[in-house]
Amino acid sequence: MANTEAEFQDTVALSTRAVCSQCAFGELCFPHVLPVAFQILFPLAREKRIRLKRGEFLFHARDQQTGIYAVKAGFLKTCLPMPDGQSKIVGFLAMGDVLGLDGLDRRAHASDAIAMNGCEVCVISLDKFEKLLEHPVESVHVRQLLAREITRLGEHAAALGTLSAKQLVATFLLDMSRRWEDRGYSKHEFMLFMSRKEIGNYLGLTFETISRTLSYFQAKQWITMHAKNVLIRDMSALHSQVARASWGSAG
Amino acid sequence: MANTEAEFQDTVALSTRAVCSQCAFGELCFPHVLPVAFQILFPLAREKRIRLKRGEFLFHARDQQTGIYAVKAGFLKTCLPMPDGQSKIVGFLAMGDVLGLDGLDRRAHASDAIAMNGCEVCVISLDKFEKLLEHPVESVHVRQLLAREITRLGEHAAALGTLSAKQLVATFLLDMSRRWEDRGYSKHEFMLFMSRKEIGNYLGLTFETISRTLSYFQAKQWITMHAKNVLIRDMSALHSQVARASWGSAG
DNA sequence: CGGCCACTTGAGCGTACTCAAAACGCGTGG
DNA sequence: CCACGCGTTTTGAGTACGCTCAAGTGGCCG
Repeated sequence: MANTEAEFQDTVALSTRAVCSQCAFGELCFPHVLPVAFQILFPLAREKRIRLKRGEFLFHARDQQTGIYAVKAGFLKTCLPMPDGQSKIVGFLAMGDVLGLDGLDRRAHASDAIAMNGCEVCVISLDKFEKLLEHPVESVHVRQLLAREITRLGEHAAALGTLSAKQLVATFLLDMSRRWEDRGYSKHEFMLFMSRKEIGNYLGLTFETISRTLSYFQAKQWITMHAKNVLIRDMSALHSQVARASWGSAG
Repeated sequence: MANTEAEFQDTVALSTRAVCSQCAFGELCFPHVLPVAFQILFPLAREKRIRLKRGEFLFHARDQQTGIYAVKAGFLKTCLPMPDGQSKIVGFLAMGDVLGLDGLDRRAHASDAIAMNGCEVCVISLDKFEKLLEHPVESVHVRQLLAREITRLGEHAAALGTLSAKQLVATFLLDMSRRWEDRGYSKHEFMLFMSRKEIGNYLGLTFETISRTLSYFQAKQWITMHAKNVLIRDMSALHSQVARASWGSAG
């Protein structure tokens, strides 16, 4: 079990190769499955990487879009600026996740993308991206990425408007668990790569409520927490916590 | 001012032609701007329409996707089934809006689409749609539609997790206002085509809270309501209601 | 060691929910 | 035409969940 962030980062670094095979960019990074005409493009796409330090912006909302990105290593968050000047987290990104697709509408990003620690991000510039899209296979792939993001955000909105604090936090833990599992890690034992404050912002709750709820789950023996490390002891209890009846029908 | 739903529907019917020019399908319904090779496709797309009665489903969640749709007349809602069996409204659709794009990921719809009154929906079958996407112009158009939906859902999620009841209802009214304005109607005087219960479901509030909040806005002289008809008397007051400071920063 | 930040935990409060009753609109049928 | 029934909306009173404010702990780094 990774007990410190440094140790955890080592683990991540060691498994970078494995991560690539499950990266959402998929064949974008594996030229051999692409039509010959496009094999020229990808070495460039693979070369271009951006390194970010904690707190640095990959892009700002309203920036002109210059490319799309996939997380190679590290963690990022996407934030939407709110009318009151605050900013609201709408997504956490880990290795293999894709960013910047929301900019395809107006050619300008709708959100900020901020590194939560040291990050390495793969870039495909917009002109390369557009050439890429002339090919049906990649075009379908990109549409799937877009559609998946629509589904994810729809479910997130539905959750925020429907579920109680306990349900939201349980959902969040299960979601993190699944994401680690998808990447080949344990679904029972993993690290939350964000602060309580950030979880709260993401779930529409205060960090005190996050803290209290995690303590509650721990008191129930459903999880064990040490700082940011989670051990899920009773997955089904968390699931049944989510499925609890709540208000609001479609009318 | 439209005082009854029947009267309102007449208004809608009369302006169908105007609506088409602002339809999100855009050039899909206007073959003359398309490459010659595709002019064959669109007469078919234009022919195929579906008529729905109030309460009928255009498609169910988990249905295999057979096409994409644009609303020609009438109103629909998209609902996401929740784990507890309830269902949560994630979008209201009026003429010119597009549905079914969330299915492009798994080739199965993620949500239910339900007619809220008599509807007419334009259909493009999936195979025609895919042929269409071989063309760059239409392909870009579809990606823009997808990206716009991502932006919309992100903003909706952010609102649900951040704003108070008054802020949410004010935002909702302004959003409806803008949507009517985009379609060439008055932004000050329009009809809510959904019940208080449905607004509440959409905003993550109870219908009592919706009712109370609308009464509050009316007491403040910001709006006047008669049944489902809204008259906005002080747009800027609603705007400033939204911009009010609220909790939650990105940490 | 001291300062800082993230986190935990407690006590009190406020917003929005719950339950309830009554008014209203609308379609149906006598 | 009015009576009736049903669903929607309004409004009220009480409650509860999650926020606010606050104090205290623990870990990390200079």
